Amino acid sequence: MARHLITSAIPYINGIKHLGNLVGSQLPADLYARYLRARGHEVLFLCATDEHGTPAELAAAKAGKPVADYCAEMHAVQAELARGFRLSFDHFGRSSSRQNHALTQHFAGKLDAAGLIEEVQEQQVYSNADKRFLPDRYIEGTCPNCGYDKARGDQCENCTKQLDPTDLIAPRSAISGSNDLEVRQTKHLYLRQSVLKDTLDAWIDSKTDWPVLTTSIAKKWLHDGDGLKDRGITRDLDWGIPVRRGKEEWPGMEGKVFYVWFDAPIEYIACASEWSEAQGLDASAWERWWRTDKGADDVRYTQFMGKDNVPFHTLSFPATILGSAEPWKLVDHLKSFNYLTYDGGQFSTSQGRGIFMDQALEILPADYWRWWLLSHAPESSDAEFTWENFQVSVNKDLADVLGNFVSRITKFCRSKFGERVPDGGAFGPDEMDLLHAIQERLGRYEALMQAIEVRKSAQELRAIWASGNEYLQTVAPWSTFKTDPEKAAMQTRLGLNLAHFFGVISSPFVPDASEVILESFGTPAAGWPESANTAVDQLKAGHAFTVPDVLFAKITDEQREKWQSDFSGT
RNA sequence: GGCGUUAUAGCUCAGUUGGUUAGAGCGAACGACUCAUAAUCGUUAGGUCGGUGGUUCAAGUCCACCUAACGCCA
Repeated sequence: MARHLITSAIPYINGIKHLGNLVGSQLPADLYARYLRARGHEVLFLCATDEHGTPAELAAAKAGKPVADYCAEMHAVQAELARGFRLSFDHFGRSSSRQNHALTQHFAGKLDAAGLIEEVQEQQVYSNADKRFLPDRYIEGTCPNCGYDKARGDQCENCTKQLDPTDLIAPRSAISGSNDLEVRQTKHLYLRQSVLKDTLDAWIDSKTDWPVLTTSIAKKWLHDGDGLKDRGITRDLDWGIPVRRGKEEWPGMEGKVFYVWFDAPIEYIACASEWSEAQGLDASAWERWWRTDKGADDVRYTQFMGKDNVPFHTLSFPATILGSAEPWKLVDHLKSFNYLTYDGGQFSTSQGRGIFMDQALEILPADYWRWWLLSHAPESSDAEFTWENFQVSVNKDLADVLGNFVSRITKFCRSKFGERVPDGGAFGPDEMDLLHAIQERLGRYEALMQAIEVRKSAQELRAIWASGNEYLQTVAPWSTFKTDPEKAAMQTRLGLNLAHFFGVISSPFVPDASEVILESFGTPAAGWPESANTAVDQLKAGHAFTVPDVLFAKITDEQREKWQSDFSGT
């Protein structure tokens, strides 16, 4: 059995994420992790919060808290929401961890030794009032092109012209509004990614099974204009990982920290170390996942992310790893997603537009969101969330097709045979047809899940649920019972086994409902079926069960209308 | 402005390397069943595959141009 390392893009610490963020990385990663575990694979599924950088500092200041405290609190909040959505991380780490500090500094040292770090003198805007250097986007002023008075230092949002902070007329700090700004000399480290361009290009070319979204973005960055550009990896900030060359000081870089995009992906590795520490294991426990010289050769590493994160994962992070010349594991498969839009527009954190993770869980259980989001995952293009579609999909798929099936067969059995799997009868042509159909669908479902075809997997799973209803409708045990109780017993026994089977194979999508189904049959640890034949022979005659409560209550029109207006944004 | 992605039935989407009458789910109409959360099952209707031109014996599927939406531009 292969071992699988799975990481989800790490969410930024600054606030609660919306459903678009969730479906773009953490949720599909969880689906895949749960599936592989269910199939008996050894899985290490990691995620963390991305905690460094200016936005975190500003959010902390706004909350009136020290940035470290703020991050610790928000980490706890995000961890709780992850649990709420049943995200089955083996560890949910923090990019501010001791391990990440050490590892980030280690990589910088190795890259420098390999001649891949360049020291560059640059001019940057410094705010005397804020006592800090200002990133381009935190400088506001009047656009020289269109006269818009809230243009940012990197771009004018009104006329979309690319700008340099020094282009702005009457520049001011976006943080304090102060116009007491000056341009200062400062020194920064650049990662010479351009040196690795051909290596990265060849590596990307070898990945023929990646989504086009992934490779097209990577290729574009590699070949656009002058090709892959070097990137600054340091910043003049307080909050971050101090610039060091391994364990040594880095003369001339005192008081500076690594830029967040450099240390964030390294947290994928550091997180494994945090995991082994939390588990009370020694270093070899995590190194066998990450070091190809220490046992990670048989690991298959899959990353999940939204499309905005693709450049970092296809180019910058691989450049860091390859450039270190150390035997770190590179990503094998990279699954990227487009955006989820909300009633015709974008989700927006700043405008409070859309649905956020905490709000979602306040109105409905995780399974509802998991099902809708995964069955509508933005794989081939952006996907739109609408309340009407959500209501219809959830009611039909979960309540009618799956939930009602479990309900109808367990209640039928209870009324005719009692709460035990009935004995007697033998399979006939109808049953053979059903088994044949299910065997085929199960095989397709497994192949699609293996290939991380999220939407198609959901479709296939739904079709399997529907086959249960088709079967009952065809053989009609309620009629058979009147003339041939033995045969009705066989049909009912098969129906109950189908419900049990659905419970097992649905767990990656709807883990809570799956658990309820299996508990009602008293088989919480039921394993993945080897075939349709064994799947429908798990519950033997005489096996006791209880009728579960309604698995999925329907969303009413009143609820939908209320939520629609509650979440319309302002 | 440059680049990229997308554009297929009312809605959400599938359509492998170009090859017989373009598919699914939802919604709609009709019918069946009555065990079940008025749930389920079946049948039917519905598309000149964004537009124009081209390559080919043959194009939704390749090429060019155009249009629209979305995104990225370090």
